[in-house]
Amino acid sequence: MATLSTPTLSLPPASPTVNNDRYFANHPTLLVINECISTKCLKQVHAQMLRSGLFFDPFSASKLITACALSQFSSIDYARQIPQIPQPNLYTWNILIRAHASSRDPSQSFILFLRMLHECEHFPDKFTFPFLIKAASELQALRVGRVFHGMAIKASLGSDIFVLNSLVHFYGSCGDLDLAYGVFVKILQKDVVSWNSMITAFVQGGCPEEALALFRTMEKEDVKPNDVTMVGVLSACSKKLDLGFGRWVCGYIERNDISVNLTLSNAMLDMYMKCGSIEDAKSLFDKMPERDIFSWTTMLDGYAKLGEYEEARHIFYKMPRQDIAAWNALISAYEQNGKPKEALAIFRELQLRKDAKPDEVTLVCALSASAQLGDMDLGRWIHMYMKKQGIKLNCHLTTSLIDMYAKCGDLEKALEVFHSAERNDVFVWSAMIAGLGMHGCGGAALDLFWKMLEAKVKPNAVTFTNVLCACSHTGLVDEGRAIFDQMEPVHGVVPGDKHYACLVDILGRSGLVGEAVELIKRMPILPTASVWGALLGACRLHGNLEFAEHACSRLLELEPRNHGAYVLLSNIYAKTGSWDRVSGIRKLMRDSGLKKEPGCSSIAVNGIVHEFLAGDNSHPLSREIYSKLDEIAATLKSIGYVPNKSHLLQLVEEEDIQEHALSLHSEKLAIAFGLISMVPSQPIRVVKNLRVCGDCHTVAKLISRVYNREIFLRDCYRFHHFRGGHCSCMDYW
DNA sequence: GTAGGGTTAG
Repeated sequence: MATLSTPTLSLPPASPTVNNDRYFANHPTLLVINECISTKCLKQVHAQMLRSGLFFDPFSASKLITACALSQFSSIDYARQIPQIPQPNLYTWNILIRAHASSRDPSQSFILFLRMLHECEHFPDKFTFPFLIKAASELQALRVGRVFHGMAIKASLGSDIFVLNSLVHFYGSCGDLDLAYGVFVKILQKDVVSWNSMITAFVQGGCPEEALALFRTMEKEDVKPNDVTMVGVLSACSKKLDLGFGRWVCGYIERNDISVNLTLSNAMLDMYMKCGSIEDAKSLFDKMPERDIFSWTTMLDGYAKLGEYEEARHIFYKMPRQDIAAWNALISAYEQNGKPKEALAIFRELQLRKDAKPDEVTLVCALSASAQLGDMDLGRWIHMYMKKQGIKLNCHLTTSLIDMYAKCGDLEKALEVFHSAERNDVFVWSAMIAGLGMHGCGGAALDLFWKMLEAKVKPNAVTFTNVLCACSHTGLVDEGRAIFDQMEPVHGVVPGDKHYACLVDILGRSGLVGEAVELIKRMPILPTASVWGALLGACRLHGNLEFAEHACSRLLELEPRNHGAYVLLSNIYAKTGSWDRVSGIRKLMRDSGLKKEPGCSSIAVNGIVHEFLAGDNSHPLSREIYSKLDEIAATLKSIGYVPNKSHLLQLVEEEDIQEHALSLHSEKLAIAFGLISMVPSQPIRVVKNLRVCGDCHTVAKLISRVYNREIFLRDCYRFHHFRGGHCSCMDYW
């Protein structure tokens, strides 16, 4: 380690200027700067420089500040406290702008730039702009960056390759691929960095196909790719889940003698893992001469996402340090694999640790897990935690908060978050549209969609799925059809299978089964299981046997073990009185060992999530719950309620068909538990994994009136908000 | 004496 035992400096008699650089550059104190490994060390150097007067030389002072700003141990806060360098020249300004551009607060670069314009007569040069544009990229500050772009052109730097490449990267990181590509195609003499910047922009902008196409063009134009190119290309393979091409790329790297550094090895690891080849990843990992935190996290994430939790945890404990990315990899894997309880258990474990602190990604995952469970208390707690910690809402967090509040049943709060957000991107708008849709506010969802277009936010495939879903939940047939027809010609979004499924659902549900069938026939892509499923659902609703059999056999070709398809078909036969066929299907299901996914409802009371299966009596308060159910049955009977047994057939197994089957449905148990364990002012919030059955729907409506309780019931498809004997779905579901 | 592009977690 460097020490400060250097002799006190004696300054030359004249005031130091940059002309003496060589003198200072060779000076021991300045050499010591690069050896510093802590803020304390830099502070000592600073003190020494003040004592010696060396700090008053602009070059030396900027060396110190650069070291502070760029150092691993991040003492940019200290750098900012350092008083202004006397008489900085253009070089010094550039260095300072650069230092801040890659710091935690890149906006300081802009402030320095403004000061530079005021305080020195120099105009920014070809070095200044790449640094400024870099800061704008870090902040995704599209408007500021565009101003720099304009200024660079005015300064006759509009064709400088460094400025142009920075701009390609900048527009790409702002997510505006059109602008990035616009700059890229105008670069007359593209170098490898130009190509790399554009390939990376495509990959990160979610267009791996375009990235790979560009790589091929690059090859055709005889530009030799380097390691950075290959990182981008491998990343595109990961996104496409194309193991075959990924393996080809690894061979290409070898054949073309592209130097394989740690970053490139990590990109290979990531490709193997994302494409599902644990063996290739493991053998590469074992062979790697050097590994960093990325290598470990990539392996950890790969195992966890593929459901190999034991191996993932093994790596987690084995890796040199568990940073927040490692925790996030575990939490997100559980959350994305539909294991929200496990995700939250790790989140709680993390909170007890001092060596890692939840960040935005952690909170996004934790919010999403709360949303899956419908655990509003936890969701609210996380929201409070964010406020207390002073964590600013970014678009990811805003989206997750809206999603959480909507899925936990508090649409008002979701709207509040939406309206108070500083900046809303396409995901935030889409989440709010989805929220309104699932609560049966189709009209409001459409209004929001029009507002989004007015705000010049470009809708994507997810937006359209959500808009069409909203139409389906509210029966907005004409609107849904019109929006679907505009998707490609007006908005440039090619309808995918989900959009077709939504439109089939909209048409079929409203009774236009024939039109839905015509739509499927006209589809330019092969109809998927969700498309046939939507048609089958419509046939069930309208007892349309003609198309039901066809839809069912197509669906079962694609998903031979789709239990719901058999049940739906048997329901249709039951509805039309074809009991022979019903028992035929039941037999087929028994013989093939197909089991229905058990119905499960959960309710969070005082921070504890209680789960109920159909006919469950494992709850400690089971006796009380069942006696409450008896009381409910008697009360409802006294006001003329008759159980609707046709719903028995909906998704109930044969053996469930008995007198009490209806009162044993999991959602009824959860609601009864809510009634006995929560104060009357608290709404009852229940989450069910399947669709709510018709009888339970009727019962919930009556309970909301007779017991004067608000009930929020979320099924796997949408929300039912029961109040005063009515449901928000207006019985259209 | 300063430049531009890259890998993990949403």
